[in-house]
Amino acid sequence: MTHEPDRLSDATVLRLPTYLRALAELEARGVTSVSSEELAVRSGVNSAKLRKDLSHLGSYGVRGVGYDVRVLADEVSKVLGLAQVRPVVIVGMGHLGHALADFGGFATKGFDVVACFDRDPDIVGRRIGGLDVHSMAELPQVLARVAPRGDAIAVIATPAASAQGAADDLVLAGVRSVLNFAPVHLAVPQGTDVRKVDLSTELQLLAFHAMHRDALPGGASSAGSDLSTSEVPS
Amino acid sequence: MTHEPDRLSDATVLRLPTYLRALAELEARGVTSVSSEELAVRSGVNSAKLRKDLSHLGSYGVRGVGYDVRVLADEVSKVLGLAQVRPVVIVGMGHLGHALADFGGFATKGFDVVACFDRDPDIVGRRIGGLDVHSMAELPQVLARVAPRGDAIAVIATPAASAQGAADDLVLAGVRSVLNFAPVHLAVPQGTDVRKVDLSTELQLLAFHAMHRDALPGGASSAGSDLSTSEVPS
DNA sequence: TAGTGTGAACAGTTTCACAGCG
DNA sequence: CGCTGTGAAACTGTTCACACTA
Repeated sequence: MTHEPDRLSDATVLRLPTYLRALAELEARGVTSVSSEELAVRSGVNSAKLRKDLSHLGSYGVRGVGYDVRVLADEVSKVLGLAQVRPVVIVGMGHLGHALADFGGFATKGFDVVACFDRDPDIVGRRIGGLDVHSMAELPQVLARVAPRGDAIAVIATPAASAQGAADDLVLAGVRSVLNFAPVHLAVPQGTDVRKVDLSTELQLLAFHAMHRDALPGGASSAGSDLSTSEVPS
Repeated sequence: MTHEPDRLSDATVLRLPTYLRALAELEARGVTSVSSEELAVRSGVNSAKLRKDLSHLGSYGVRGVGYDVRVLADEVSKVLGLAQVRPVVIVGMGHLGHALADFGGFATKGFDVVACFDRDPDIVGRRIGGLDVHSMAELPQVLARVAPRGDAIAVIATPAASAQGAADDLVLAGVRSVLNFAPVHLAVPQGTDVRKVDLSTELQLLAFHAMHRDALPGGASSAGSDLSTSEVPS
């Protein structure tokens, strides 16, 4: 159908989820067409970059008009591999794990939390977010049942001290995609993909930027991720 | 004392917190000296990059020996602006806000959670993580009291629909550093620094990498953030 | 001699500016 | 005419390889 895109750059892939969210908002509001300029503002990037990113997926825009919201959203979803729902398991049912299990936002985004685990016997057996909490010993069996295709994504929400052990167990059980909320660098075998989300790191980056903003009043601030000036009209 | 460093690149600053954590671990273990190679492995980067990053801070290593752990940790902390403790306020006391308020890990890292807020009258007045939950109306007064120097960092942990409103209130109250957990792009005035942490985005990136790993069995995986092969000896 | 610090080559990313199309 | 798609230029970041020094 559409020409197979040449491999997408890391930088481009990193921005696709942001575009997808902006598109979903527009679609929910009944907007059917959008220009690169408007979509760029809503996504917090400049329009040339957005156009170049999208051009790597193929030619989905109409010159002089813009992009069809529905068509583009579908295409980005497809490229990101969201065509079918992926199972997610959570390890570590403290406050954070609890928050993640209860959060309904995944379902709409192509993910489904299908199991959760904890090491603490006091927590094992409870019901959280509609799921039974399993012991770590049950991990291989439960995983084989809820994600028989071996495509589960694991979220590590344990304390720092338990995270490497949890990662080892997960890898042993065949998991190859891990989202790590514990503030440690995980060592995993090649072929396993780890992404890290770390609160302290984010705060430290904000502190750094704040310091330089105050020290150098002349310059505008420059954020690591998001920065925007204009209010978005409803 | 040390020559004032030329401006650090964004990419370098982004890695400093990671180095700092690795250094803190080593220091806690009583290690006093470390080579660029070992510190690099523990941080998940290659040693040339690490040396170049550190060289931008000044010359803190000893040729033929390595870096003094204590000295380097202090220097990195200083550069990141962690010399004095920064106040943090949390807006949105759902499960996530609750988790953040209870998490003690900040204190050791130069941050102190000093107040929390929620819009819901059922939650206002409760005590969470040793703090009273305030209403949003109290934001300006409370902020002036707990962060009189105007250097507070705000964490937004509200649902997506309330996040922009919360951001507006915070900006009005003088906050200029925001960590946003809500899955929306916030519009803020220039001079305000927003960093975004988004679960769905992270899962989508993992899904993308997983799809390409399975489709192209030849290549090694390449993660957006972390990837490592070797176990770190204790 | 072991390991830092760094210029120089390389790779990747962003921005510019405009041709070309609906 | 307006807006996409895209080469080419500018910039930023990474890797290499080795001079240099404690």
